[in-house]
Amino acid sequence: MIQKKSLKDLINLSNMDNSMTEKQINILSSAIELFSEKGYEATATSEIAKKAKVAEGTIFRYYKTKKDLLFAIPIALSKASLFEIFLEDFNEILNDNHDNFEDFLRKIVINRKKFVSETAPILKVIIQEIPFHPELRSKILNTVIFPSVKNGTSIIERFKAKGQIVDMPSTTIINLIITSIFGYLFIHHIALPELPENEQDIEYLIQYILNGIGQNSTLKNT
Amino acid sequence: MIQKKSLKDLINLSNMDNSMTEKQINILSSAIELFSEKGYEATATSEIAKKAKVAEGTIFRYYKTKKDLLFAIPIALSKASLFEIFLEDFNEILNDNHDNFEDFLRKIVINRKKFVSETAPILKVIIQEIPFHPELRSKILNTVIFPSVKNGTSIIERFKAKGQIVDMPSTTIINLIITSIFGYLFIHHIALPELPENEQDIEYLIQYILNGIGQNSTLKNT
Amino acid sequence: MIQKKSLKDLINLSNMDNSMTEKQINILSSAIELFSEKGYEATATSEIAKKAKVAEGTIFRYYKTKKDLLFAIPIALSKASLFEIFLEDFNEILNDNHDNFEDFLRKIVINRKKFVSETAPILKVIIQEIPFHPELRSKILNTVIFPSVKNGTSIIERFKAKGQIVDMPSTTIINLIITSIFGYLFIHHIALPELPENEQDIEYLIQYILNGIGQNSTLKNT
Amino acid sequence: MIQKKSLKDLINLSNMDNSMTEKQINILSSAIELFSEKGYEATATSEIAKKAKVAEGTIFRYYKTKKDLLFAIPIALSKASLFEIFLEDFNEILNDNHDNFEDFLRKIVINRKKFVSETAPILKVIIQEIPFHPELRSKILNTVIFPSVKNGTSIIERFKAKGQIVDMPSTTIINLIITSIFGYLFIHHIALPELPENEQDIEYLIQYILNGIGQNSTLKNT
DNA sequence: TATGAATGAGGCTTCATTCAT
DNA sequence: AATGAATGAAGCCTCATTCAT
Repeated sequence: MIQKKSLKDLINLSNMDNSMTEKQINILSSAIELFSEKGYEATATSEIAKKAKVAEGTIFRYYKTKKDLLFAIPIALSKASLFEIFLEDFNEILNDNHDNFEDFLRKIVINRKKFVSETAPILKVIIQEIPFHPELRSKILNTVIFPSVKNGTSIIERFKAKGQIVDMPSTTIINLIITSIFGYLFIHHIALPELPENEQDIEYLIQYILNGIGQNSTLKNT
Repeated sequence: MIQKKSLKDLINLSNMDNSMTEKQINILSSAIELFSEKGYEATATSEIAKKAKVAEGTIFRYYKTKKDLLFAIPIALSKASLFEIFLEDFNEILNDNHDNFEDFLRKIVINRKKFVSETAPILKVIIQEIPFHPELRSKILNTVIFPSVKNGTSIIERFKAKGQIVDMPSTTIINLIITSIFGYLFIHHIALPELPENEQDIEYLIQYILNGIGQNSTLKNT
Repeated sequence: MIQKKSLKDLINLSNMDNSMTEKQINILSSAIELFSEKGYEATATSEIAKKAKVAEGTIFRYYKTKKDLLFAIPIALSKASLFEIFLEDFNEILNDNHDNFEDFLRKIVINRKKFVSETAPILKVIIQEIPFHPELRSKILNTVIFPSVKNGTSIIERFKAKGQIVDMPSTTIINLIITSIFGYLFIHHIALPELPENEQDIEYLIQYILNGIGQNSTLKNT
Repeated sequence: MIQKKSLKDLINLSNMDNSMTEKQINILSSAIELFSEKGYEATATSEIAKKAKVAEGTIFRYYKTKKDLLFAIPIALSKASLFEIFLEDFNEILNDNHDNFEDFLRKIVINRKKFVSETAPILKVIIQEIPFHPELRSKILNTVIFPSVKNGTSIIERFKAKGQIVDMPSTTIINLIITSIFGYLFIHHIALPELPENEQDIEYLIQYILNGIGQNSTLKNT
């Protein structure tokens, strides 16, 4: 309910070129909301139409099939949130020549937290549907996951060179960090949003990761 | 394909009282396979019947509705694998009065890895459908998650008392550990089973967790 | 209306192996009637269901798609009428070693007249839809037209050898005869069934064809 | 493809009063082409609009409904081709006080052949749709068929009086001739245009008809 | 005059579920 | 107990037609 407005706002971010009419934005955001609540298959196009306050046929003017409507969701996400919310700050973080890994990590966690909490319904739909749509999977892998991992790896190497990070393969480190961050965010913002979140929890997460791969960890002695 | 047989075997574990006929086991295991491949909503009962080599009507003799068939999956899991595979060893692990947290952790990780890889299709279905079926969610939470967390907490406290674990709230620690372990297993065994898994990866995971919460971590200095 | 019964009877002829249930026969004959009245595209499957007194879904148990239902029509025709009504007598006619072309022609015309008048609605559907379904066209050409022409040609050659038929290419003769017979029948039984048909008309048709290709025609002098 | 231009030209013939804009001509000729390829019901107005390069709404400015667009086709035909191509020459033929039935027949056949081959797509649409639109049927019957038959009858009577034609009812004769000519043309130009047409075929057709009803036929002896 | 976005009725088809055998 | 034919509600999608611009 509260998301309704912010979801439309988010989608509007992907509409810099004004290629989407307001009706289309209503359709897309209604679809996201319903898909994330009931699942893609369990949502009828007639429900989407009703929620978006358009005729059912109108949906199909903009999206040839229901599946196309689903596929439009990650596209909007990547056009909007990813490059706006995410990459904007992210590049800043990345370009900042941090001396300190802890500072860097803290910024990343905060940034991801903001990203996940803002795009929760969109992410939920994508995560739900990825296993059943190979096209979707490969698109996400190629446009989001692989580039991010690659980016992350180069940053990790930099800190490794500075002796601030333990000597594990960079990909392994990335996987561990990503798992920790997203595992945490997934549980709190997507899977069990009703779970109470303590202010300090995020700080503990950072400490945990820092210890886990920081150079002053016991691993250095191994 | 390989799972096909072990899936039926697994389900048979939940059939200690022989309350299920072979037909019923076929139905349930066929359903699990198809649900995990195509999703619950996208699977037709007629497909399940065909795969199980029974008539469509027969399904409804055992399970009043399609939803009941879905709900039978976690029940079978909890009757079978959970208390057999999982708790069996788990209790052993738990009752073993380990002096060393690292040994304990390693056993847990190995045990969970075995569990996840053996029950992958079942877990996949449950994870997929949990968000859309509150009844399912609360059942899983109450019978699986909360007891496990509670169990885990008491163990954690023991090691804390021994001074082997960092001073964070026990629930936080449990969450971090669970997230790390399941995040790792989820990625390798459920989400992206095609991803190559290095022998050493599991060892790195253990190290990472150990460092993350071990008492010789920097946190002690904070 | 009168055809309703005879149409079902006709289709039953194609059901020697009892492979069709009564429901299926109702569906097929209802489809033929409606298709011939309103055209294939203009007939809704719901109308067919209503006329056949079955649920709409039942149609699709027997015929996977509406198009399959259309294609079942010539198949039933060829199984039933063609090989029963038509070929039965036709082979008799053909095997009778007629000395007289006129006798032969008269029998053919009578036989075809019976065939066309009995299968009028079926033929109407086929004629209507042939231009829009290449699969249908090639099937009809290969199973009905070409064999018939070939058969006819050999008979024509026999009468030519006996000097009873004018010296034109046999295929041309066949085409002219077929055109005359079917043109006549098409007009009277399919296109304009309301047109009054005189008893003598059929006799005139026979005379016309006889004169047209008979050896005592003027062409012998050319 | 080749017809595309000549179709527009043909329709333009019906536009002596310039009552149709170029857009309208495009719409009508696009409709004819598509109707003849896919059938009336299977053609969407949106396709017509696309082919005619106008907006969907524009079609309905000129033709209130899709059916009106269909009915405009025979009207255009009768305004244009029929009275131009057909009747123009036809009246000439008719007014020529032929002494010889054979000459007359040959002219008719040639004239009809030209007519049919030039207006093939238009005729195809009309023939296809006549059975399903009573309004269309009665219009065609009254404006084309009955006048033609009547015309033909009077000519036939003239040749009968001259003793050049066999003694059958004139209507019967007309039907036989029309059937032969149109049966031939229908097969070669509409139903199976891919069928090879021999130069001599048309000559055989003429001979066939001549023999069929000519006074030197055997019927005189009957 | 022309456009094309929007409509909503209706078409084909699928599918969970029932029930007579 | 088991079957599978039958059902009919509901889903996705198309399309002729309208109407504001």
